[in-house]
Amino acid sequence: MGPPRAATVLHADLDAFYASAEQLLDPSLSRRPIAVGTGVVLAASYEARAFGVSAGMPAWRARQLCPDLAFVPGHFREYQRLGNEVMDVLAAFTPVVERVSIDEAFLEVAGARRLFGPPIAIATAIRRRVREEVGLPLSVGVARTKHLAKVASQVAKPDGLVVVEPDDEAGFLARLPVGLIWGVGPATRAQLATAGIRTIGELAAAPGALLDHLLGRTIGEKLTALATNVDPRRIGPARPASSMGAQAALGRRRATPELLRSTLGYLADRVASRLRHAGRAARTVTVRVRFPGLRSVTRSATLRTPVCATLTLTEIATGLAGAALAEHRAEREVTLLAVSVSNIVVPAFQLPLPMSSGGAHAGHERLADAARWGADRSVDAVRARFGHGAVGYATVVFSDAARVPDEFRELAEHGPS
DNA sequence: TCTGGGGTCCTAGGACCC
DNA sequence: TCTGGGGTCCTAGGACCC
Repeated sequence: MGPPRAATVLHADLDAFYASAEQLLDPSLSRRPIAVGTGVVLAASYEARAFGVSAGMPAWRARQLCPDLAFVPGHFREYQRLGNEVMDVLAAFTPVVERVSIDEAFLEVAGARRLFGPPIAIATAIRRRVREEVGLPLSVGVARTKHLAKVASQVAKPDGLVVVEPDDEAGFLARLPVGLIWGVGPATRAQLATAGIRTIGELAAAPGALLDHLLGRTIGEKLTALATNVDPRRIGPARPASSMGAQAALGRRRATPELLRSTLGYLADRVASRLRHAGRAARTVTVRVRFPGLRSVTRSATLRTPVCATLTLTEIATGLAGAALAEHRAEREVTLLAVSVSNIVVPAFQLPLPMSSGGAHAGHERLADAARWGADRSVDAVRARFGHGAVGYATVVFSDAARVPDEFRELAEHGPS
C-alpha cells in the first residue's frame, strides 16, 4: 500500500457528444430533442433522453417514444475536429492526459497545482474554457483514482462537476447502483441482483466467495477491488491496439458467393490497409458471421507467417466464412460480416536482416504475401494522393458494405487523430 | 420485419510439451 | 503400462465499453 494520495485525478467527459456537436453546428437544433444516426440512434440529446430515447435504440422505436424527434445523419469529421479541440484545452493544463476515446480523457493534475491551483479550480477552469472556446458542455469528476473519477463524472452529468474527497469515498459510493462500475453491464447486474446486490455498498460488503461463485474468480476479485477503492491504474499513453477489425451490417441478405466475396474483400482491404499503414502484419484472422435473430458464429485461424496483403487476407477470410456457413447449412441469410486480425507483429519481410525462423514452406508463404504487399504499396500510394476510392479491386470498390461513410468508420477506429 | 462500427478482456476446453 | 502436474498456445463464445 502506498501513502494516501490526494484527489488529483480528473475524468473529463463531453455530454451527449455527437448530439451536442450537432446542436452547436446548427443552432436551430439547440434545446430540441434530436438523435444522431440513421437506422439506429448513435447519440441522443438530453431533451430526447427525457422521452426515453437512448443510444443503441432502433430509429422506429425512438420515433415511437418521441414523435417530434429530429434525426440528423451526422457530421463525423466535425466531431473529430471538435474532440481534438477539447483535448487541446486539456493539454494546456497538464501534459499527463490519457485520451480514452473521441470525447473522454483522464488527467493527472498533481503537478499542475502550482500553476493552476487545486484540482477543483483546474476542473472549473477546464469546463469554462471548453464551454467558451469550443462551445460544448463538459462534465468532470475529480477523485483519487481513475475509477472513482469516472464514476464521479457520470454522477456529475449533465454539465456538472463532482469532487470525491479521499475521506468520503465509501460514503459517496455506497448508495450508487452497481451498474456505474466500469465493466458491470446488464448481464453482471442481473447476476448480482439474484443475490440481492444492487448498490456498490452492498457489493463492497458481499463475501468474496459469493462473488467468485456468481461471476468467476477474476471478475469477482476485480469488482471487490473497485468497490472498495483499490485501483492501481496510472494515467499514461494508451498501448498500441492488439487487434484491428472492420464489419458491415447488411440487412437480411442471401449468403451468395458474390455477396461474401465483395463484402469480405472490402472489409479485408480496410483491415489490411490499416495494418500496412501501421507497418504491421497479423498472424490470426477471425471472421464473424451473424444470422437473423442476432445469432452469430466466429471462425479463426492462426498462421505461421503474418499477413498484411489485401488479397491474402481476403482469401483467408473467405475460406473461414465458407467453413462457418458450411456448418450452418440451415441458415440461408446473413445480417453481418466482420473481419478482424490479432497477434499483430512487425512483418519479417520488411526487415533488412535475413529470415530468422520458419522452414521452407513458411518462407514460401512469406514471399507470396510479400509480393502482394509490394503491389498493395502502389495502391496505397495512389490512395494517399487521390483518395481511397481512386483505386482498388473492382468487386470491392462497389460493394454494398461501402454504404457506411468512411468518416464514421475512421471516427470509430481506436487511435484518435 | 431486432440495432452501427471499432475495440478489450475473460472463460473453458483441447492440443501439445516437458 | 499407467499416472501426475504445470505451462503455453489455439479456438469459440460472450460480456462490456465508447
